[in-house]
Amino acid sequence: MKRYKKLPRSFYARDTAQVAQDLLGKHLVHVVDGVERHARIVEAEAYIGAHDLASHSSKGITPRTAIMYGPPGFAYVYLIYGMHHCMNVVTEQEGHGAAVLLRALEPIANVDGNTKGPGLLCRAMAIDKRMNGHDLLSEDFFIAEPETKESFSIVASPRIGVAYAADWAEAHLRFHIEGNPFISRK
DNA sequence: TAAAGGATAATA
DNA sequence: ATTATCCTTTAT
Repeated sequence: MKRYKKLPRSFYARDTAQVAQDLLGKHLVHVVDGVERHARIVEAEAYIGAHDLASHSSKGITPRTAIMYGPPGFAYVYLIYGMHHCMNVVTEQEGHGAAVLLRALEPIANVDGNTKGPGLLCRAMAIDKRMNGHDLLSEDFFIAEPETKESFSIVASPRIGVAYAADWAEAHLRFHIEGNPFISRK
């Protein structure tokens, strides 16, 4: 078992769009039955709070979204369209209701199957709603700094699947690593 | 392009 | 209790 440089709580307690960009290139690690699943984040979207109509938190605090209003650095996992899971990371201070949705990963170790898209990514990483509310500073599920520093360009674009969000549908709150082959869409 | 599928939240 | 809605994927 290697040592990882986990991102500190303070990393998440910042501007959501900033966190989304900074998460690109970071490594997501999930340990299941002693198997360390390891992947690089290549695409993410920001959901910046109750005023963002595309965010679940725009409907206020409900049993489902309560975790988004909690302290930063926790996982928010929910079931979408009855068949797939999506994983978010809670950002900013408690009570803000913001999170970053992980949309695509690049497999590094012990990851099978497609990771191009939020539903597939969760399946490949064995993430399901049991992980909802899990602390990302825990031992078996966390995000870490890459071992080697790398440089890449970040591209901003409108978010996916949020056409119902009126004015917010066009906001450039989706970020991905330019030229990476594991992006869910172009 | 449209159906699928389950949970959630609003309505009653 | 019933219904509309959904940050997607897969199959027609």
